[in-house]
Amino acid sequence: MAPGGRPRAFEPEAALDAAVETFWRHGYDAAGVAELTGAMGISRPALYRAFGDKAQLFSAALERYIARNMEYVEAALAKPTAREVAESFLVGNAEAVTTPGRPPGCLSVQAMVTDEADAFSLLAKNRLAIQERLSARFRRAIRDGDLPYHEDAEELSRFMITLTTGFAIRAADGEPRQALIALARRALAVFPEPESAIPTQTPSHPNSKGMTHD
Amino acid sequence: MAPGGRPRAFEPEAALDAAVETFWRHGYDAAGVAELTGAMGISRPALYRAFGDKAQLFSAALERYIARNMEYVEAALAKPTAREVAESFLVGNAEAVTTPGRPPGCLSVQAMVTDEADAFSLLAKNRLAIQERLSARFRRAIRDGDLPYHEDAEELSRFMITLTTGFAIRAADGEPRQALIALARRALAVFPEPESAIPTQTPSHPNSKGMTHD
DNA sequence: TCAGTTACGTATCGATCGGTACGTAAATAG
DNA sequence: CTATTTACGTACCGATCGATACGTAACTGA
Repeated sequence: MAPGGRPRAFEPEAALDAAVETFWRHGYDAAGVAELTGAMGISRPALYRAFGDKAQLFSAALERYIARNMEYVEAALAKPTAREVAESFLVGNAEAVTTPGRPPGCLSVQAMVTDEADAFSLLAKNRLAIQERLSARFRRAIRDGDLPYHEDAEELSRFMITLTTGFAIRAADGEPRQALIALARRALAVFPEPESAIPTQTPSHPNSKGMTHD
Repeated sequence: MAPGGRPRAFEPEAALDAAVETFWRHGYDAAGVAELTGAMGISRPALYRAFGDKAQLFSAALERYIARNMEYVEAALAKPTAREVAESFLVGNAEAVTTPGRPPGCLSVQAMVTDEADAFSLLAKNRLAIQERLSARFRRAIRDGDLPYHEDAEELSRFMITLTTGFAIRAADGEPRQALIALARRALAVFPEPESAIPTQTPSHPNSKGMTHD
C-alpha cells in the first residue's frame, strides 16, 4: 500500500548546505539553478523534486542559514546588561560576516538586491524579527534601570541593525575581521557609559540610587 | 568630406538620466537591457550605438550619478571641524538615500551585488576614493589639534563609510528619512565631545522639506 | 513475480538574456 | 541629382534562464 519507492541518492541536508553557500556567495538572482545543482552535486530535476523550485529552495536555505549562522544573536540577547548585549551582538556579527572558510558577508544582505518579491519579503521579515527582539531587550533594560529612562530602545535597535547591515556589505567588500571588530567596539560609544557621565538633560529623575556624578 | 549624417532623435543626457534611475532602482544585473531601453525611450540598437554596451552604459550612469547625487560629500569635506565634517557627511548621506522622487538607497550599493567584475570594481574604486578623502580630512584634523592625536583617522573614515553603506541598504528597505537622520546624529557619539556644547537634539517639529541637496 | 511508488538523469521546453545584421531614413558635400 | 555619413528600428543571433516530460532504475508489499 505504501511502499518506500527508490531511496534518495544524496543527503538533502548536505545539498542544502551547498545551496546556502551558493546563495550566500552570489545572492538570489545571481545564483543560477545550474550553479546550484553543480554545488549541490545533484541533477536539475533532483533539485526540483526535493525542494520544489528555486524560491522554495532559497526559503529552506535561509532557514538553515539562520539556524546555523546566527546563534550569535541568541548569545547576545542573553547577556545581562544592555551594553553587553550590544557589544556581543555587534562583535558577534562582525565575526560572523568574516568567518574563515565561509563566504564573507551575510546571506540576508547579499540576497537583498533582488526583484523577487517573495524572497525579499522573507529577508525583510527576518531582519525585522531581529530588530524587534533587540528593541524588546532594550525596553526591558530601560525598565530595569539598565538604560536611562529617556533612552529610545527602538532607535538603539535600529542603530544596531543598520550597523551590522553595513558590516555585511563591507565584509563582502573585503574588509578584514579586525577592522570590523574595531568598528563594533567603537560604535558602543553611542551607549551611555555604564558608570561615567550620563548627559544630564533631564532634571526630574526620581531614581536616586546609583546616580553618577562627574 | 565630413558630413554630419542623420541627427540623433533623442537627448543622450536625458536618456542617461533614465538609465541612472533604472540601475539605481534595480542594480546592475537586474536592470535588463529591455527595461533600460524602455525607461530611456530609445530602441535597443540606439542604446548600443550611443553608449557602447551595458557595462559602458553603467559606467557612464555611475559617473553621472556621482556628479549629481553626491555633492553632499564635497559639502561635508569643506566643513571646518572634523565633527562637522562627520555630521554633514552622515546627515547628507541619510538625506541623499531618502530623497523624495528618487529611488531609495544608493546606486553604488544597489549595484554592488553583481558578478560582473568590471562593474564591481568601479563601485569599489568610488567607495575607496571617498573613504580616502575622509581619512585625509581626519588626519588633517589630528594635525590641527581638532581631533586627539591618538585618534585613528582611517578607522573613523571606515566607520563613516560602513554606516552610510548601512543607511543605503536600510533606505532601500523602507526606513524613513527621519529615522536615518536620527541615527546619523546618534553616531556622532563616536567622536570626542568638543568639550563645551552637547549637540542640539532634533527639534520637536522637523522642517518639512526643501533641503538643499539636489 | 509483479504491481505500486518514488527517485534517477537526459533531453528539452518557452522565455529572456546581452548583443547585432541589415535595410532604410535623414542629414551634408559636391 | 549622387555620394557619403550617421542614426533609425525590425528582426534576429546564440547563450542562458527557470522549469519539466519522460523513460528508466531501485525499493516495498502482496
